Amino acid sequence: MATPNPSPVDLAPIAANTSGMATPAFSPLYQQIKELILHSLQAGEWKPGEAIPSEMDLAARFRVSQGTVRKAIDELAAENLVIRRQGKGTFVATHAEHQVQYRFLKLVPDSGDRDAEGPAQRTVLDCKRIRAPADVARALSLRSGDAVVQLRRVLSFEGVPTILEDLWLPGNAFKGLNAEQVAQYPGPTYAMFEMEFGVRMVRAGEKIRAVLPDAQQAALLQVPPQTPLLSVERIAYTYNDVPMELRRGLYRTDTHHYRNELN
Amino acid sequence: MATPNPSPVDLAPIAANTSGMATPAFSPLYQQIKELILHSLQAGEWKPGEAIPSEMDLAARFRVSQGTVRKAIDELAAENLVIRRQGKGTFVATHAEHQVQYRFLKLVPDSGDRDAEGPAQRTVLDCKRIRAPADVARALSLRSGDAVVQLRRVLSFEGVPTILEDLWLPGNAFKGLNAEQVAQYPGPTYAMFEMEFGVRMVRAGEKIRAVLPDAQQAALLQVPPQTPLLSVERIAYTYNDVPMELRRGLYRTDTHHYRNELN
DNA sequence: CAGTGGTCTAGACCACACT
DNA sequence: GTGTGGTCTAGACCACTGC
Repeated sequence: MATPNPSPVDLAPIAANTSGMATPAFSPLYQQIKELILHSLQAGEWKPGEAIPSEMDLAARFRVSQGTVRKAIDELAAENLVIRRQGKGTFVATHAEHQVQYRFLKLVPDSGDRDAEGPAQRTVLDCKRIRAPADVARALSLRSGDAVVQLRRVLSFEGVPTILEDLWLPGNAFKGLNAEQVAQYPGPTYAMFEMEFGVRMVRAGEKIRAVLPDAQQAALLQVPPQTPLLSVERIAYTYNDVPMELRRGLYRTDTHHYRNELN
Repeated sequence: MATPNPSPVDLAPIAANTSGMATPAFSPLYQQIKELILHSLQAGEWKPGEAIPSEMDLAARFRVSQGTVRKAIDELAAENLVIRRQGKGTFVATHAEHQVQYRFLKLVPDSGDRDAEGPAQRTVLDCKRIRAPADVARALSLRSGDAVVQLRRVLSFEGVPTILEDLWLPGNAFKGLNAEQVAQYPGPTYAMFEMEFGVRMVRAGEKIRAVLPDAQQAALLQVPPQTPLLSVERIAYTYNDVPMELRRGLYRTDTHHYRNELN
């Protein structure tokens, strides 16, 4: 645009190197734009599921070309933070979509077809506020003794208890979370976290081991003692790599397996 | 370029829709270019580790703009088929690089630092040509009874046997593979496959379960019977999604764990 | 039809590596 | 300096969606 006067809302991006100085941290324009969009996402300027402004609008807002905005959004889309839909717009990603359901769950039935087995039944065994043990506090970047919500549940597929998991969530961000909410919410638990608590999990990391269950665990999963199980410890993060959930799961692998793609 | 006469070597890309017909399979230009480059990679026009022609050269060769070639190469780079190095060129990816060593191995020491423990010691227990059992044949898209190379080995870290794995490779592509080669080759086994047999593994999929070892397996890994282990079945693919390796591994998870990132 | 994201081009300039 | 990939722009046109 050659319009001589500036757009309304506007943060002028930092110009690329014009000085002859050494450049300790050069950052391309599109990366700066990406950060700005990221901040808006984080601040909740657009809600999960909503459309963000069009590329043209954003280009005008940030006073850059459409191509630069495009490259910024490309990266956000690659990180699953937004979803592009040709002809419609670009939307804030959400866990409340059939397409991305079970986004972080890699356990699939041996048949390979997760849709065939239908949704999981959730049985909440326990949900209480406690002081964070040292290991949980460390995983969630809290101080030992800070309040956390601890939750234990069993997930069953076609009536067969398959996953036993314990969740820990920062007490501050999840005030008022209760067992009924977890059990009754229609849709993924992560979708409930978005809707009810405004917490969007963006990425996660898992540590996997093979273990034997103790007597209680074996009983809850209705397997004989000495049945080897997959131990999956997951830490899920919101924006800015802030850990917001620790999850320790025991997976039965007699009818299901953990599926991973390597690229 | 506005040069009026065509470049030497040349496949003219198919023009985008000019007819008014319905378009059953529209493919953007950069996808077509990507396919052309892919075919050259597959045909071995450029060897692993070598530089492919510059973007300008490829643009001239295919009679498209640099931007279109760029987008094609971007995707190839995202799939780890080539590696871009600013100021130097774009190189055919290879398993024989420190940066991408153990590209498909997700088992890491609990310390988290794989470099700290040094390279794995490989003990080859067995290496022979056999007729493919039904399950192996199916995994490798062979006919039951076709020749395959079967290989059993133990990987130890800091003297501790940690991985016991069986490999099956199509007999046709791996003629002459022997135990010494596998044991002695300096560098990843996948690098040897590239160098000695011209087989480049491009992606893989894994199925993971928790299991108990039989007596022999427990002895080879020097663990008590009843020690739960990770069972990792991997199928590795070359270009065009052709399966070229079946690998069944047993991983000890007392000192190591399987690390996975979810995005 | 207008508006959105998707493709393609041509040209300018920057950052980096080698020589 | 020359050549490489990396960034940025401006503009044209295509494909898809919904009014």
